[in-house]
Amino acid sequence: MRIGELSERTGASRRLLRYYEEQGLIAAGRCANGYRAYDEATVDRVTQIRGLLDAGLPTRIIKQILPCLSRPRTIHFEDATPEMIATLEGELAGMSARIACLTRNRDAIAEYLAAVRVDR
DNA sequence: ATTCTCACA
DNA sequence: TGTGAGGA
Repeated sequence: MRIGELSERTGASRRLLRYYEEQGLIAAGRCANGYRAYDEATVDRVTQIRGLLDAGLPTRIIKQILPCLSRPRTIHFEDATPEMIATLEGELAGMSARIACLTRNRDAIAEYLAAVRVDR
């Protein structure tokens, strides 16, 4: 499929799709006319990327861990360098911090809503 | 009609 | 990440 269809199916803009490719997050073939050509697997790939991005991970980290999160929940211990373990631990801590922050705000809003709804 | 690259108030 | 130019 070309970039337009991939964009519609993933929700990522054409601009972003080209950016992901530039960052090495997704691979695209080329048609004779120069148009990018993507395979079905790319749809899943982009969905995965968006999830990681929403979780707050930078593209450079995503590029490293994406291959470790490939389809069959198989862990690739092979390419687990000490440096990667370290960066991953840092990301894990960051994610936990963001989750804690979201939890606090979610609870605060829920509490507020509950109070407001009482007298209505 | 679609996509491509490059550049940027 | 959007927008627009200039091509194919």
